Amino acid sequence: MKLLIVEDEKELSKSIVAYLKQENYLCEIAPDFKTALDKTESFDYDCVLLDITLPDGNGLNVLKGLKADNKTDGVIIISAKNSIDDRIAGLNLGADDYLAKPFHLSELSARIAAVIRRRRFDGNKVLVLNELTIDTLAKTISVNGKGVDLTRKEYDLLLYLVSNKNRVVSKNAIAEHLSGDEADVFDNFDFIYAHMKNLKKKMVQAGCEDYIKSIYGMGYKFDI
Amino acid sequence: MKLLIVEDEKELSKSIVAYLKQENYLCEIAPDFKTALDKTESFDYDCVLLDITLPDGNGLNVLKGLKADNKTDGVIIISAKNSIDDRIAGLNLGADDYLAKPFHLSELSARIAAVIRRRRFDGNKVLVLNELTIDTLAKTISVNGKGVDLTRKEYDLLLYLVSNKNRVVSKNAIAEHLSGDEADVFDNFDFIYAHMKNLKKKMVQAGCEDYIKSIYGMGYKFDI
DNA sequence: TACAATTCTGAAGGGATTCTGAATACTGAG
DNA sequence: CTCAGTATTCAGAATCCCTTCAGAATTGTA
Repeated sequence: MKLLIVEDEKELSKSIVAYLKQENYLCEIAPDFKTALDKTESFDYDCVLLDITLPDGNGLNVLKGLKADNKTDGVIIISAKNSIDDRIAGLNLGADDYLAKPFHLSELSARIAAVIRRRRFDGNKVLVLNELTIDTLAKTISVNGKGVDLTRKEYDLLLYLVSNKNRVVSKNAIAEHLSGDEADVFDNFDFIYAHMKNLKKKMVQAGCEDYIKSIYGMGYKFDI
Repeated sequence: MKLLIVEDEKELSKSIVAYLKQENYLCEIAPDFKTALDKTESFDYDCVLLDITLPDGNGLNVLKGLKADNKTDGVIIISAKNSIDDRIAGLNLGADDYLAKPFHLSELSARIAAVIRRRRFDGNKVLVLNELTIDTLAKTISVNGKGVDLTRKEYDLLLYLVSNKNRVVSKNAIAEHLSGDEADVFDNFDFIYAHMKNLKKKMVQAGCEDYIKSIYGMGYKFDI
């Protein structure tokens, strides 16, 4: 899961990233609105944390732009302002949640999870795909009611494919999603093959149909 | 889809090509503006990545030339300069997008896809042509709602024909777009015949009308 | 902290799929 | 009919994917 943190206070954004990284999110930082718009224009984030009180403009405009573009990004406003007015203005413009500074990182994390669930999975905490059930809250999956133990990467991989179901996702995209930094992800996708194999093996062994199709030369597709 | 990367930093252009190749683009490199002009004069590119800060001149002139010739190429400027002025100058001259170094390759890829969609498909991510539907984002096609599996080349071929629908495209043009190999494409179109046959067969088998007409001595036309 | 267990990732080969050129057969224009 | 252009088939080449395995990295536990 990929997040964009729009925040100019370096200390704060750093500690947010440190915490959310623990929670297995991939984080990018935009220190100002211009950068934020650049990034959101060319990227889908699972959730954007938006401080609306940055020096270089009005965050509500960024929010408006984000929502107007019919993006799938969820938005959580974080702000020192905590007047009812601001809250209402933000939510009216389509923000998914509003969090007043200061806040606990655990609360932020919980809200992010909630927003992502709502947007990605129509609010369902549990995805049911025929015999396959994914509990995004517990981060567990089961086939025909019987639990299947996945490693973290396997789970991430599955969730990424499921959240793009019926779409071909390139190995570039998968690699980036799994490893976080795209520095040296050029020609070595061996680790994807390995995880893919292990994941598929576990699923099939558990009695799940093999929904993950390899599309030769293009990538993979969760076909359901 | 065919790209031209105008960039003198070998390391950068190499990693760009490595990444975009994975995303199924055909890439050519021009290390300077002279080569760039040579190439754009004789070939159509779906998108040109133009570093405007090369040693041998001003990239904005190349851009001007490209746009003046009424070419169909999209242009994305990449540049270390990130002043508002440069940005505006570039966009005023007809660039489709502007990307400041350093950038993530996935971001570049996303912008390329957006530019191509805008230029070739009126910005549509999903093309609906009677019973045939092409999802350019998911890279899938379906006939009457039922998915049809195409290989890479078949998909590229179909997309190229569709992006020129109701126009005759020469086999030279097709060969160029499919192989990217400028050298020896003038005498052997056998591979086109092969792909064409396989594509048509799959489409017809899926219940799609055979929109691809062979125009004797001219080329092919997606007739709809 | 140190140790053990698990998970991750890169390398190597073998296997599967797709690509493409050659050979051959067919079709349309003149 | 003739010839150039197009279609079909097929097999080798090229590319890509899968599997296995071992060492590295991470995580869990005492």
